[in-house]
Amino acid sequence: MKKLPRAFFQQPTLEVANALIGKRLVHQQEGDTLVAKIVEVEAYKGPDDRAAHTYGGRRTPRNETMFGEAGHAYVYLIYGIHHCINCVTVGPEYPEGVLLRAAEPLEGLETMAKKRFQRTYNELTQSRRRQLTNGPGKLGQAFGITKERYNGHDLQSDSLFIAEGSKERIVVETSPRIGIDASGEARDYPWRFFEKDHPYVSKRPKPRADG
DNA sequence: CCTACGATTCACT
DNA sequence: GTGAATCGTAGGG
Repeated sequence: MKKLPRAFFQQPTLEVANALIGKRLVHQQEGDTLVAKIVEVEAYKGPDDRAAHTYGGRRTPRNETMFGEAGHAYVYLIYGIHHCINCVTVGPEYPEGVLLRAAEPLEGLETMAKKRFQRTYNELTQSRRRQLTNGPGKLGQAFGITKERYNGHDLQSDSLFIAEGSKERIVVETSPRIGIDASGEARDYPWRFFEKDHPYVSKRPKPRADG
């Protein structure tokens, strides 16, 4: 499993987001290895992106990681419940990143099933298997990623990193991002990237009247 | 100190 | 499709 070098994350955020589709998210702890193929992400670009936590250069204890070196994990808690995983991009003082929104489980299915549903993988219905990791909060829960443990974590480490995928050809589509309707024109930016027709993609773009 | 709310998910209709 | 859950964060007094 070839770990992506820091230089990968130091490219422009939209390029990193597009290139992350098909890569592998890897989490290793206590002798257990979890691997999933990334199938959906969203790019968040610093000061000019109203939908970003770092809009206007806003710098707080929560988003401090975004202002650091590329190739680190920015993990935050949303709705008091869900932990969302981002990869910091570009470089120091350019607070941009890519939110990992959905992935296809490849290895460690039993652990994921246990963390999500307290069941064995075999006990899960087809629907529940898809719900293991088809959303940012679900992915965080299935992988056991918490902000307490992984916010600011270097993705060059052995416990949590991104690895190359297979050589398969992947068709990447884009759409506006999910859940940011109140962000002015930024809501229309096509900064969500996902694999075409992949069953683990979270949802279709929200249709709008003027669309 | 106090209040409002979110890069979501789930149960329910 | 609708609404509740749930609490850390951010921002204002």
